[in-house]
Amino acid sequence: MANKNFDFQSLKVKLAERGLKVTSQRLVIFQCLLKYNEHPSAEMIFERIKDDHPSISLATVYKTLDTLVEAGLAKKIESWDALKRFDAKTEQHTHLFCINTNEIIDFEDAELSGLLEEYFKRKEFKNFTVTDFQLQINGQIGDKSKSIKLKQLK
Amino acid sequence: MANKNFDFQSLKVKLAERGLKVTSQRLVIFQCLLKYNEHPSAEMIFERIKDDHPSISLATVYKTLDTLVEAGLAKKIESWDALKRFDAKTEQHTHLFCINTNEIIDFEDAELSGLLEEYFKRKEFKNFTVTDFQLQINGQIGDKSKSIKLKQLK
DNA sequence: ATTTGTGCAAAACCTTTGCACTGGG
DNA sequence: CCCAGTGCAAAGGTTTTGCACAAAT
Repeated sequence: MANKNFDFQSLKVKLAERGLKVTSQRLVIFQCLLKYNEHPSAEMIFERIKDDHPSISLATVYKTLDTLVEAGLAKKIESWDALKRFDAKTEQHTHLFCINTNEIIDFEDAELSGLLEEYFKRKEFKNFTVTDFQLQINGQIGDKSKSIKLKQLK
Repeated sequence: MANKNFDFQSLKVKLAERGLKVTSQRLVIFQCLLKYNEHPSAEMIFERIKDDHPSISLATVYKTLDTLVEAGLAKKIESWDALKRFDAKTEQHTHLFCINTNEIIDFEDAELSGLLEEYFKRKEFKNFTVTDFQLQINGQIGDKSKSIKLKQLK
């Protein structure tokens, strides 16, 4: 298991390639992210590593994860945004999410619904019972020319 | 517009049907949720109503929205959970989300990818430029018999 | 009258930030 | 050496909670 592409040696290389300083904290955090691919939060990683590395602080975990994301070595699993948002429409439907304005727009398309329904009807998941699903389509309202990317809220 | 199924009268009925007391706060908040279907956060609703109803507190908005969700009159647009979570796998893929354990599991299926890719290639969105999308499949690990629904975290 | 809902303020929670210190290049 | 990275503690922002008061059935 040592050489499964996330031994320290190859991680060092990856960090260095991106011009990032190689620190023991980054190696530990990066390896933890790769090794248990449980899609952890910063907190979860902190819990995992703190026994073996009691000196690493939670703030460093946060900072390091952001650094890895910036370097393209990890990805944030984006939810709509931090706020929990509500919908009075209780039936299953797809949402368009505008990355500029944070608007959420209902989207219904018989073809898409049909496609997915049919897929889920046919598909067997081993050891997983599906209750529902959500499809979020990200993009921007309007056309490609106005590509300013604000990160506003509210 | 007064009678578009979210006038106070029909909202009163809906609340009463669920055994909820009809209060002016609930009517205002519920109507706001329906009227501007912008998929708001609690904060957004509060902003919208506070000028006309300065006495309604933010805490009430939170509580009322939760009440509506419990009663099945609204839905939380669930993100994975409140925490921002990370993934070392940077390519597009689908996630299975276990509603019992909050685990996130990678899911790849050539058929599904093909289906969606083909759909997006073919589909024209009017006034919306798609950058990417995410499919989250909710359910529980294991089978239907162990249907305990914890809301744990960490 | 009783029970449920509301408003306030405080607490809890998660995440970010400022700054002095440390350590890698 | 120098600058980027780290740790601490404090601040920031969002959501939840406890409790006394108000309102609905």
